[in-house]
Amino acid sequence: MEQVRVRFAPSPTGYLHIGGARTALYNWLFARKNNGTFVLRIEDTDAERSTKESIRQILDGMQWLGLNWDEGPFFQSERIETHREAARKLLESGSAYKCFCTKEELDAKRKKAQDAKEDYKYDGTCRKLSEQEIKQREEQGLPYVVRFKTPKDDGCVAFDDRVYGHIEKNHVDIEDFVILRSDGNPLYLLSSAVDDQTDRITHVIRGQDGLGNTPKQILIYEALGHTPPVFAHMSLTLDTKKAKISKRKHGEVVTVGYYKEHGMLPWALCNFLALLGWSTPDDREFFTREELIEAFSLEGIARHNSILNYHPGDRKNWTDPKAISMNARYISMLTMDELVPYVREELRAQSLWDDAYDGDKKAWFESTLDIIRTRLHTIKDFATKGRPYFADDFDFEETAVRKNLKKDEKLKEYLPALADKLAELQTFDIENTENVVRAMCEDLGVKPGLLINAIRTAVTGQAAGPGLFELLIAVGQQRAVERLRKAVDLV
RNA sequence: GGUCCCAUCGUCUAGUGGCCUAGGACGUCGGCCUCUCACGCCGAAAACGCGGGUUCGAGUCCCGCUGGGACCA
Repeated sequence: MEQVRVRFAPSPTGYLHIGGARTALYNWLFARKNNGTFVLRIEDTDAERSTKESIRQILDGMQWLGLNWDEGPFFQSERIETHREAARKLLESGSAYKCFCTKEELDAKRKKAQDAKEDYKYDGTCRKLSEQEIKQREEQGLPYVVRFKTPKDDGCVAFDDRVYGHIEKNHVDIEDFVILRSDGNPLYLLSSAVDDQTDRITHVIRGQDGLGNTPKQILIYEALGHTPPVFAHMSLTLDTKKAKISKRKHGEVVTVGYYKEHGMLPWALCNFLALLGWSTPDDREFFTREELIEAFSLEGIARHNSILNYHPGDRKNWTDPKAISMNARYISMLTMDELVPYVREELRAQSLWDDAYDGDKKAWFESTLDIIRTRLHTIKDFATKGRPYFADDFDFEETAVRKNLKKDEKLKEYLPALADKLAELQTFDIENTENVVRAMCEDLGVKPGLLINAIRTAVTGQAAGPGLFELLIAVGQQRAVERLRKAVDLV
């Protein structure tokens, strides 16, 4: 069996798009599954729109996602000469011809066809030119494009798409398409086919928008004497109105960077993206890298497009709720060794990091993460909702203060008294703190909830959080006592 | 306009003629747990676009329609 070689070939005209990331992911998975080679090729022939910044964004995005490539990045712009050479070969072998028709002539013919409500296809005027006539025009210095000579018989181009199955396209429905512009620049169709030959690509896994071009590319392959690769077209990702998602229309939510900034774990994004248009018969949803590589197959790719369930303006959901939910699950499920690096990076960025968290305070740090993680959705949350555990300058939620501190004036007396009792504890552990609080409730004849909720808000500024006694241990005796005394002002 | 592709709960999907009184997940709602919130657990509402065939039997096969998408122009 031939070595599998696949590629991801983005145009560097913007940010790494989540649709592009999904294409890259499927290619990567297929390569890894088959011990193949994953090639990265930057299709930067549109010099006007291609930018260095964009290339950097794409490479960064792929690295962040963990989609490592084996060869490249290659740059299409450096291979234009090979594309021109291919056009020359096609010309020589009679598979292509020079077309001298002017834009005006073509426009007129098109308009005429449209007016007559007929389908317009290039009529092959220049295909019939004799060598004499061609020479004549060349001597006059007339500009020309190069067109591919599509077979004019009742046959068809057929191929077996690994996702869409057997596909046939009649020769008569394929016009003599342009492969080289009059300025000598190759068209995408030619460039990408030639590059795929150069890179010895065996499987082209790309968006369904490439399906229509495939017959033409197969024709190019064959005319150049190459065996076409296997094709697998994947469904597209659309918005809730079934339009293709784009940065222009939807903003940052379509970029990979946005997910990083919002505290998404890279693998959670991959896992989510993998499931957007791919599934296994057993309906499995969570996969480790190794498991996903093992489970992946081209045949599991959906034929229908899928929708990113994102509603702009939804304050609660900054992206598809399923993606957020998966991320939350990952945050809860990961081992500490897997989770800590992400939290460390975030806390560092927010100046909440203490190097002792990797040393003396490691045990404390990890157990603290462990008690707060089940209610956090993103890595960002460790620095926001988790702030009271790592710093003393946290905010008090207004609703929490109203609900838990201003609830009963007597808390003005209860809280300092509690602080005193907690301060006296020799061993500040769950059992002792709980005994102190509950005993005091009994003495005072108040419901435990009154004190417990008040303490939580006094110590963290929040109304919700971990069970109070583990929370107190995490915050620590001294800080807890200080915060309780300070909170009297808020009652 | 031409060519091609697609169509199951709001969303992601399972389903390849009988196991489907259509299953799972997210979201939504209700309950349990409980010091709050979350996790977890239990439960509810929620889908085969429409019309014809084929068949003893169709979500599953065929045709048409409708709808959506892509490519080319």
